[in-house]
Amino acid sequence: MSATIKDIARAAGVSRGTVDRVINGRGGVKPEVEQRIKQLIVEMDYKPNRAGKVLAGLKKPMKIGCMLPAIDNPFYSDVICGFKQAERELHDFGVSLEFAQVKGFDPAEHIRAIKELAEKNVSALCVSTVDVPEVQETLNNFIEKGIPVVSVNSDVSNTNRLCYVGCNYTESGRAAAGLLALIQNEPLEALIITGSLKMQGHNQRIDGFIQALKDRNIRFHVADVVESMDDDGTAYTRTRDALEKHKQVNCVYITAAGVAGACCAVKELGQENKPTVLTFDDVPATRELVLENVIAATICQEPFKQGYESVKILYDYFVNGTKPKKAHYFTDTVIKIRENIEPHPPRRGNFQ
Amino acid sequence: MSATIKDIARAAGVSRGTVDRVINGRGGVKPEVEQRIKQLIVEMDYKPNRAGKVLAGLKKPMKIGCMLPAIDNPFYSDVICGFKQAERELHDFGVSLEFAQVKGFDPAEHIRAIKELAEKNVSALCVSTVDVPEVQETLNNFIEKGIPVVSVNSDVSNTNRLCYVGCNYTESGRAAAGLLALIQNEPLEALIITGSLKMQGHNQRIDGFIQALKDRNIRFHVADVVESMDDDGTAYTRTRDALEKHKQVNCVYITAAGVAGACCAVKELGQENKPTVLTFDDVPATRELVLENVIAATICQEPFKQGYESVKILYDYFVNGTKPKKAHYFTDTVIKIRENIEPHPPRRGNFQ
DNA sequence: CTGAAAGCGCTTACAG
DNA sequence: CTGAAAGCGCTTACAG
Repeated sequence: MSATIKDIARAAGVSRGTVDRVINGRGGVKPEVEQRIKQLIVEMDYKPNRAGKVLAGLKKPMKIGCMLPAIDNPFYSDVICGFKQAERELHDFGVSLEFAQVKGFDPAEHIRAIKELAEKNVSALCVSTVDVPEVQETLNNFIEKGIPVVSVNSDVSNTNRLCYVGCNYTESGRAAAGLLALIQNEPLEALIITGSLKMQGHNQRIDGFIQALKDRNIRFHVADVVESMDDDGTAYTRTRDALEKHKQVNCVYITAAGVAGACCAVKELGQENKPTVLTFDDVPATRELVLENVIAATICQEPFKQGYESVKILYDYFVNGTKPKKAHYFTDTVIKIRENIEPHPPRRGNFQ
Repeated sequence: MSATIKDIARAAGVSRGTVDRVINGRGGVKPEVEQRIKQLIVEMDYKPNRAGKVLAGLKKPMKIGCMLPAIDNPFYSDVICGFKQAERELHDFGVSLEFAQVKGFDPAEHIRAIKELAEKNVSALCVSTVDVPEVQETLNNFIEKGIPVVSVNSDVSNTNRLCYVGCNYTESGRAAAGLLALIQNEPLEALIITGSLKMQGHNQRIDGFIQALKDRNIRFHVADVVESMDDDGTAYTRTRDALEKHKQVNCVYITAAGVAGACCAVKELGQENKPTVLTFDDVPATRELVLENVIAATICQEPFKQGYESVKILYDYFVNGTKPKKAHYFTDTVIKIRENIEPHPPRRGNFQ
């Protein structure tokens, strides 16, 4: 084992308390003494032992607040599993989670939920929210008060959030295009069903898609881009109308929710005109459609890991003061087809 | 926080040492007292705190031995990264790793390496070895002496190993078939290049492949199955000869190593006769060929995670005595194409 | 500005 | 069969 505080204290001829003050910059140490200790820390290659810190830290437990638009949105259930797994693993280290779940993407509602969490004395925040000025301001207020924030699945700009943990939307769009290039013969006539043209992630999935088709020199044409508003009903009617209008469509690219609705319209085309359908994520409805061979493949984003790692990152920051090395922690772009999609409810833990 | 040993001791009117004896079954406690304590443990819902255990455990550090046929085998480099990441994370908890790397799959050599590790007083073993009686016996000897064993990437039968961590070979073969069904028009005329017909994993990849084609009702025919002996030279000549003999081949399925050799023969066919090539894993040579569009997709198995999780599982067993809940911990079957394959050296950490 | 003491939860000799 | 004490490495009041 490496040197401990005790070793440094003995070598410096001071008490452990004094060494602790220097290590943690608590101040109130005579400059000469501080210098001597600092030098010894380097010479003896002192590294604080996490096990010791953890035990001492048990006296002041850590509560992490998680705000998610998870109500009626099955995508988040794996993210929540990830949060809970991290909570289980860190429970003995004094960590607990406090959830605030909302429905939809109304900024005012999100701000209300975030403030509600803050009132419960959380020491850190995990949020999956909308990127608008009011929300940015709210978050920055808490950050200034010393409450670190991690954005999950959807980033928030103009903030000092610790980091973003989530999908690489552009790459996932590129992967969809690459896969389509392998599956569907040229020329491609694509119908794009997006969630909302206001959502940055959805747009990045379209941009990445088109860019990758170009990179592969694929002959393609976008017949139409329609918005589903992440709603199955809207997705159904708009997809049906678009397919009616553009008979030559041979691939349907669905960047967001509304998958079941859009696929319902696709199914009405019958077998002979069946286009290649690509989607994102593997909520139960999507999984079903992959197993039915309606969807050729769905591009996933490790939602479990998004929840799990955000908590771990915040805990590390809290205990060791280590800032994440990157501003963006992208989870992998995972291609799932009939043969490697989980037909069952998602695993609880990483592996458990 | 939950109840602690101190709480139980106070409630039972005994010392903490006595409670500890009961909890850990160290014996030497009067039956009535033991009963009373056991009951209190249940009533007060006592759960041992891992942070406490870890700190106390620092006095007896844990060394884990890792035996791998990693020499000249690039596949293992990510597995080793996983081992090392786990070692870094557990260093402060008293864990260190001891490696024994060998070249190839000679049982005698593997046994020698395993015994060499054992002499260095390891408290647990991670091994990726061959499934033959001599090796099984060697491992069982150590297991009987109380040294837990985890098999990584390749399982060993007839042993009391804690668990297997690695690829689900059948599923990965199925995924290859599913992908092929999406990419290549029927009827499929497949050339299978396998590593060795003696390797269980390779055979499972063939079985899964064929089974999944049948499940999808794909018209297919296997033109030939040839062994590469995991060697590029052999792979090249045998693939070349097979392609020469079976002109109608439109897909080449490579279950193991020898990818560069086999692809060299495929490239000689020229663009117009280009078959769909599917491989496994993403060692640098394979990655290159995916980026060159010679390989359509490569099915990977999270080697990093295999290394990382095996160490974590052994550590958990050592500290908390928790046996893994499953005998097989399968890593995910990961489909990589040009757009989502990492062109750079693999990440160091999970996320770091 | 500094030290001595107590504590986080669990384990380990040691004494009786 | 049981208890009292010391210790793992770090932190936190408190006293001076």
